[in-house]
Amino acid sequence: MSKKPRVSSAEGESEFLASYDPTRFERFSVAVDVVLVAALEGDLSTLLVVRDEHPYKGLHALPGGFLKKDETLEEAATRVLRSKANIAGVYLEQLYTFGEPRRDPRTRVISVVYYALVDEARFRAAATGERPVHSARIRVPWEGETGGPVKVVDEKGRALALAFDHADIVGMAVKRLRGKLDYAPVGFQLLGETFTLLALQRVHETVLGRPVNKDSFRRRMLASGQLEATGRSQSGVDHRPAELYRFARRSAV
Amino acid sequence: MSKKPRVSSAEGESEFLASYDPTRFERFSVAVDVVLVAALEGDLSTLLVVRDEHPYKGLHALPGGFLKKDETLEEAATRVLRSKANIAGVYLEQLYTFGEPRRDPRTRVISVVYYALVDEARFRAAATGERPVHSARIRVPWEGETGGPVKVVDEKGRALALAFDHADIVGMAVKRLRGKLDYAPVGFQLLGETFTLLALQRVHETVLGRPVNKDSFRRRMLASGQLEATGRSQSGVDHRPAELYRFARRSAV
DNA sequence: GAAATAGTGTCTTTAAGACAGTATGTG
DNA sequence: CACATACTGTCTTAAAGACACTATTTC
Repeated sequence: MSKKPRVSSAEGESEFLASYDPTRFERFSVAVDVVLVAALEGDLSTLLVVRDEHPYKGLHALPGGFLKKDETLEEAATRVLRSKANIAGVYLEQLYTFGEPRRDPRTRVISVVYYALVDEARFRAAATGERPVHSARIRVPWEGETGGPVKVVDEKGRALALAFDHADIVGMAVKRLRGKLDYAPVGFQLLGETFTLLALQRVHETVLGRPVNKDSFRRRMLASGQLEATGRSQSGVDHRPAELYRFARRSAV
Repeated sequence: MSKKPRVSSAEGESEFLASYDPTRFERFSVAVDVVLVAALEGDLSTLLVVRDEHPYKGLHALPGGFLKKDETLEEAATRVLRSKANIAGVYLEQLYTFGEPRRDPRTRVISVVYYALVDEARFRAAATGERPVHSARIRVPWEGETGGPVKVVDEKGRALALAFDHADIVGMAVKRLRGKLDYAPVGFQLLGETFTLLALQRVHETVLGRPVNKDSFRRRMLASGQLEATGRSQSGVDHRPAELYRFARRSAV
């Protein structure tokens, strides 16, 4: 009836698929790396592992692993986080895919990177197991959302050398985080169940790398409808205790 | 001297690399797809090709191709755009990587997607060659930055079926575009060399899918420092002609 | 001169920033 | 009571939105 191409994937498709040769095109190693981020004492921190194999043996690297045959990218990221940092149940988001031909000296590796945000308690728990994982403080040598690689130092302030292009990767995670801060619940994910407004402000300042105005920050947060007062207050501080809030999961609108 | 692991990738690394077996881990097909976006008569549009091979033979798909051994991801995107749409010299940005195990029935394919923005003239030129490429209008069934798949229709308003997960991919491109609109030069890239303020406003409205306030839009744009008056005016319109502006490449600050 | 959009000037509303002043806990 | 931070109220400033009015072109 019509000379237009049929919207049909029927005829011949099953035969085509049965005889398809997957090696017809070049195939590549695909890795998944995870930037696990927390806010610690005014610094953004991330979790690193020490490489015990070549290449870059002895240097620090993001936890990562090769993608397996039947898992999704996000499942791979979840697996990496669980096996290397014993962390589960966190919100993961895809960051970027790195694929420079010589970024890995072994062979061409395409690395799909995810990032996750956790509160300080969970981060410290992950960093203090017997696993060879370490907490590293991120030093951002640029302002705003300029972007670029970052430096990392250990808890004693000593510079750590990062394997592969991982300094660029962490830099991109910081850039993304800064960009999402004012329209996504980034701050809440970096805090525990309940928190004071000042704690939330400090987390924002840590992410942004600059101070924010206290008055308008409070007003903006309280007006956003994302905060829910718990009725309880801080205790054990040497000044008037602040109200504790929790993140209001977008309930009624 | 020290018991700490050496920051050394020296001893044994060259031997390790020489004997490294790249097939030690699963390898995957890696594809690069490109969402070429333009603003046409109030609709966002994208360029599609008709698949002449299984799978999804006869359906519309984003221009794409398999990554080659020694090219970067961005080079692959550039190559796809040149070979399938005869478009070169446009700004490309990585969008997202799609890797669901069964998204391609042939074999597991990890697809790194880029998007590019072009003005109407270049888009029409690309869509009207002899190549089997088609202009498709994007219909966004959600508001703001909600996200989700989109529908596409041809120039006569008929719905087009998209191959693979390409409806999700185009949806993500729209979402990203909306998010970047107020802090990146998205609007300028969708226009030609010079343009009126109303044209720029219409492009913003097309991307956002909603009207914007004319007064504050003008003020904001003129105050942004990104616009440069040309001193020339529109011609051939049946009303008072407007001043033509051009995008001020961030010169002196 | 009618029609249509360009462009200017001003008023109102809203959010951000600044800051004074009061509140409430610990030592 | 000193100190430290929490919280409230108000003033100023800047940006967004609304709208009236004038300008300039084609038909």
